[in-house]
Amino acid sequence: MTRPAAPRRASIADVARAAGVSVGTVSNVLNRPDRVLPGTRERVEAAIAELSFVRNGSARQLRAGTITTIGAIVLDIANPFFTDVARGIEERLDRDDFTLMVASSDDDPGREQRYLRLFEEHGVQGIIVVPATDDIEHLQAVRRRGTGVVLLDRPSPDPGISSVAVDDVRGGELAAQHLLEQGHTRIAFLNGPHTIRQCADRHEGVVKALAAVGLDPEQALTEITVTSLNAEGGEAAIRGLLESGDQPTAVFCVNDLVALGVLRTLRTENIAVPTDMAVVGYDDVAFAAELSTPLTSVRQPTHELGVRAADLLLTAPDTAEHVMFQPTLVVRTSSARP
Amino acid sequence: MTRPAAPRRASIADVARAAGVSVGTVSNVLNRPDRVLPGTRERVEAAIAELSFVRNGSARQLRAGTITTIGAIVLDIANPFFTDVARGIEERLDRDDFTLMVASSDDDPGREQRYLRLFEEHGVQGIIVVPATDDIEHLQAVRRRGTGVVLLDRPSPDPGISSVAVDDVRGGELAAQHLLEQGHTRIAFLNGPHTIRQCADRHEGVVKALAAVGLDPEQALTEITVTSLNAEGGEAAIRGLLESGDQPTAVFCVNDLVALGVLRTLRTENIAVPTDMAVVGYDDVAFAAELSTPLTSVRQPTHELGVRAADLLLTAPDTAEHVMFQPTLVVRTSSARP
DNA sequence: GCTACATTATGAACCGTTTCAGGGCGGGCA
DNA sequence: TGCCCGCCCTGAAACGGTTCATAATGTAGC
Repeated sequence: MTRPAAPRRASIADVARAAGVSVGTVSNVLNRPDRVLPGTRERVEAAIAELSFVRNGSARQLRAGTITTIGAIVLDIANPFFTDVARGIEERLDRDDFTLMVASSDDDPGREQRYLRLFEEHGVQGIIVVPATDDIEHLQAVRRRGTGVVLLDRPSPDPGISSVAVDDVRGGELAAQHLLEQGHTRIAFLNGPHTIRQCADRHEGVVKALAAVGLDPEQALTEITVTSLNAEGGEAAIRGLLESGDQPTAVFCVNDLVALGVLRTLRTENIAVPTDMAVVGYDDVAFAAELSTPLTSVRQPTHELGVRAADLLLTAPDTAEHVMFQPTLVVRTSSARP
Repeated sequence: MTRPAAPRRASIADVARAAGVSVGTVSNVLNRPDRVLPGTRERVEAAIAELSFVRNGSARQLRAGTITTIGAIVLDIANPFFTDVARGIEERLDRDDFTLMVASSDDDPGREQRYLRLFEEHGVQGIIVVPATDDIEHLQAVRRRGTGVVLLDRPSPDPGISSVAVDDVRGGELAAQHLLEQGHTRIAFLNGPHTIRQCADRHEGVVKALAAVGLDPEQALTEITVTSLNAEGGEAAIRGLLESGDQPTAVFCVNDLVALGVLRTLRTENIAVPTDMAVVGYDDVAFAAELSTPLTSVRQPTHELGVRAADLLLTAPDTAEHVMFQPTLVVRTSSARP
């Protein structure tokens, strides 16, 4: 089945010719139908249907300048945390008849740049981005050129750029404090690379909690870097840890997907949770409470995060605001005292 | 912090003026740098940096015509099934340096249309769509106008439109067969509306399995329509069922999120799974195996689905192909014989 | 020294819209 | 009757790039 030799899409001029009117009139039918006599309008509409005319968005935008779309760049589209945030964004945008385009950078600064450029070149009203690196120079540049930018899930180091984040230092602290209270003194932290700010912050929080009770992080904490922040990554990391012979009594995971991989592995290795090993996750995703060992997790207000980020872009595109939400700890079986 | 009175973004003409060359030369630096003398190129590049010039994507596309982006419209961006598919699409596109934009229709035909138009007007190379309705007239129209269309997760009723799907009739049949083999003769099916083809098909499969063992669907099957296909929807549906007094011994859920809601509710209501009630889900998402009662589920090759859909768009945009994958049943505790 | 040709830069045409000044026309009012 | 006004419609300019025929310049060959 070959395409019928793509005969160039019909343009407004074709429609005008077919309807026996001028291009201006066709444009009016499209944009201000009330300014056109019903009879004329019908003829134009018939021609549009006849030629199956579709507006050329590029030309339209080139001339008109505006577009009611905003873009979001997240780290991993398969992570429930980000998709929950995306739902929040969508919900808010819907109220203003804006549309959302989501792209996933996969932690790759190159991909982030590519999508950033794509969005900017196409003139979106604003971009909500979870930066893949600590360096936001390129984001500041985008902002300077006039496109709205909101940093998501990470406090802005630049007061001129808005951000909507959750206190990750506090999140790390909450988790560690809790584990310490349960009597653990040897904790493994399956964390992402510190180039991701959230990871660095959570680590800082953990260290803070240890210091508060007089523990030396060098002794009490083993940090393991998980390369892919999903179940497979968690599985690989915990296996590495088990094989190393280093045996902490608790594992704190940088997100619930990683924790899922850990739980899965511990079960196949017959290591009982929480008796032999306590586990704490992060994000409190929907399924955390329903796991074979219900997972203790740090909850973030994901939906709110998205709503707020979209709100900043829509209502105050020229103002920079910094919103910081507080995480809470949801304690479940996976970290009960042995 | 007000924006510095948005002084109109620099255009290629501004760059040309600043560099003392013609617009054609600037365009060449941008697109065929090898055709420009190194000295000239450097001057132009300096001017670009100086003015922080960003190409206007609309103008570029208007004239040049092509764009290496494809769009995907899924039913629910928060459903792991769709995001797993999206990862597959991304992976394939990456190989050809294409970019993916994802939008979520939320089961709403109006939103689907909106995004479809947005994508088409902006001239994407192709659109991968999970149709929200049975009527694909509007998709056929898009295809006729020359944009590639691939139906995802739903066999194409039109041989001219490609599709990549999983046999949903078979999926429903597998689940029902299994429950029948476990001795259940009263089954509840928490299904989505039949306007969603997948739901209608799975229902057909269930009926087929019942008929094969001589059971009357009128007697053996209670179908309940879940309005939102997530954990909350599942929770509401199963509560409704429990209150109705109608007591089947098994529940088949249209996806794992719904099943999650069901498991959660049954636990709070102290109904033991699988002893008092067997549960089967659909999609076999990552966490299905790790739930408090590991969930029996119908597995679909999500990643492959995405890769294949993208592949069709990239390698044979003018050919229609119909790919049908087969689902498999993964049996776990939630449906063990009482 | 002249021609032929390669290399680099130019500038205008063009893509398909929106927008806006202006033209034709009929009706209301003095 | 003449004038003004409002309503519809027209046609061309403008948006910001890419592309291509052409010009200008340098280089090689005879």
